[in-house]
Amino acid sequence: MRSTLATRQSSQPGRDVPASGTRFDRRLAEIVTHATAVFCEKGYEGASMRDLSRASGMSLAGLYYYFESKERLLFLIQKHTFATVVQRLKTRLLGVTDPEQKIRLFILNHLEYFLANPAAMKVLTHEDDALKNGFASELAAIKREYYRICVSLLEEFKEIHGLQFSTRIAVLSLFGMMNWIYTWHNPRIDADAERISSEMGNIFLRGVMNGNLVHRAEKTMRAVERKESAKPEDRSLEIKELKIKR
Amino acid sequence: MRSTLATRQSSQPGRDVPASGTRFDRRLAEIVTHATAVFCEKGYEGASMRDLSRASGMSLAGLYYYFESKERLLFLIQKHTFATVVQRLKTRLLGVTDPEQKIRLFILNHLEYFLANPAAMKVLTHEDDALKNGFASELAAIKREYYRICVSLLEEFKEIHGLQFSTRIAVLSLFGMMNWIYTWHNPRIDADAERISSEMGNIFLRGVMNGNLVHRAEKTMRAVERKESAKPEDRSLEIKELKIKR
DNA sequence: TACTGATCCGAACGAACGTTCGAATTGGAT
DNA sequence: ATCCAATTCGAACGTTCGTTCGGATCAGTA
Repeated sequence: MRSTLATRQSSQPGRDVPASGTRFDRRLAEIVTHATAVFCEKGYEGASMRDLSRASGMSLAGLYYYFESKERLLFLIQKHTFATVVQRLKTRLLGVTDPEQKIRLFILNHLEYFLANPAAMKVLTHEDDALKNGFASELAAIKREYYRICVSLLEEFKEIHGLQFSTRIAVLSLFGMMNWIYTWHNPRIDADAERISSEMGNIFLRGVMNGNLVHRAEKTMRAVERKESAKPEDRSLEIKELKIKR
Repeated sequence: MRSTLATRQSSQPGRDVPASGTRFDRRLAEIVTHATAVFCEKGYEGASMRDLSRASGMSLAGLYYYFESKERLLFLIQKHTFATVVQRLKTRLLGVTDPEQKIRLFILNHLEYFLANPAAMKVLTHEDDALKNGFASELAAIKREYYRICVSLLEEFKEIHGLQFSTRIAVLSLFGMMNWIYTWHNPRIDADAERISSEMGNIFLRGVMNGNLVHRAEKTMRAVERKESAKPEDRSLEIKELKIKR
């Protein structure tokens, strides 16, 4: 069904990784840029091909000369964005040896790209599970690699300082801190990437060190629970007050 | 256009907050539960009214007896979920005076509800900006109240310990840690809410304390930057290697 | 049993969806 | 100026979308 179009595109004479771009590549890049903005604003499902057509100034049919489906377009955006982030990270990590600085660099690299390319990064993080099957698994592979890098950096840090905590929860908490930024960052109000990276780095790194600055957590937690002895059973999703009022 | 249906619904004889539920309320709650699962799996835009019909075992037209539009259904789900979280938090906070424990309780309350109602909480956090105008602003009000509570808890903690950091970044980082959990938590693998709350609480609270366990961050950060003296300009979204290969 | 409002549904509406096709237009090499 | 491939488009395809409407069915009361 879509094989014919795929053939038409692969008839491009370029190499596998054209350095700067044929006419085809440049035009595709333009479309991808506009599409990224539209996906960012309306979401993948909420954005129609006609929206993309309008935004990019190209006819509806014309778009299909550059990609074979809406889903593949999303894939192109996500893969390129993610691959770029990972590639930049790897390069920059080569210049650092201190474990703490490696983690700080990881955060800085992530947030710098996030704030420099907010639309692309929102589409990457928000439309996380929008792709199916083959598309999804190829992206999952990149994501896993990125995750593993962070895990290994943190475990190095952990070993050197003789720390004890769940690496998984820590890493995923860090990703949460960083990725959530697309929901709140306002370039007119909030600090720049370097400053935010520094603050998040402080929270995360100090947080992960085993200090005795804070009282034992678990014990007091249970004390709180005891106070709620007659805790009503949590009836999950039951709605009690859905009266329509208007 | 939708006023007639609204009238039909408001003709329910119940009080503004019917304690346990008329027949109408119970049936609506069932539908909401099924709809939550569908919205969770396919996303708000990706889920069709026919999907909701199939999942709830009610005819397509029958659904409109209970709510006047798909958007209003999403609103009902989000509002009820969020209001419940806030209400439970307020009640539980009454039993705690220690500033640190208040923050730990905030985290515990959030994550407990999140892991007990993963579908509803995913819909609440993931479909954050799916609603328009009136619906959006009413939810924004609840969100703002929740945010403010967390800010005030943290500022109390900050003052008592004489700390210095950006409250805004800290609170939003905490929300990121907590809300991101819907993307990774696996009940068969990961710990329960109490355990995860404890770990996140440790990271956040230690992280927010001004220790000198970690070397000065900003200075080394600039050192990293100097190493990348010939940093290539970041051409935003430009695509360099979008060659289609298959 | 007959009545009445609450509840439910089959069928359809127009609009919008992703995608396709053949023809028109363009751009660069000859 | 001519030609061929690369690029673009108008128009339409069949499908699915959210929503509506009038009538059927149900449950509770008299």
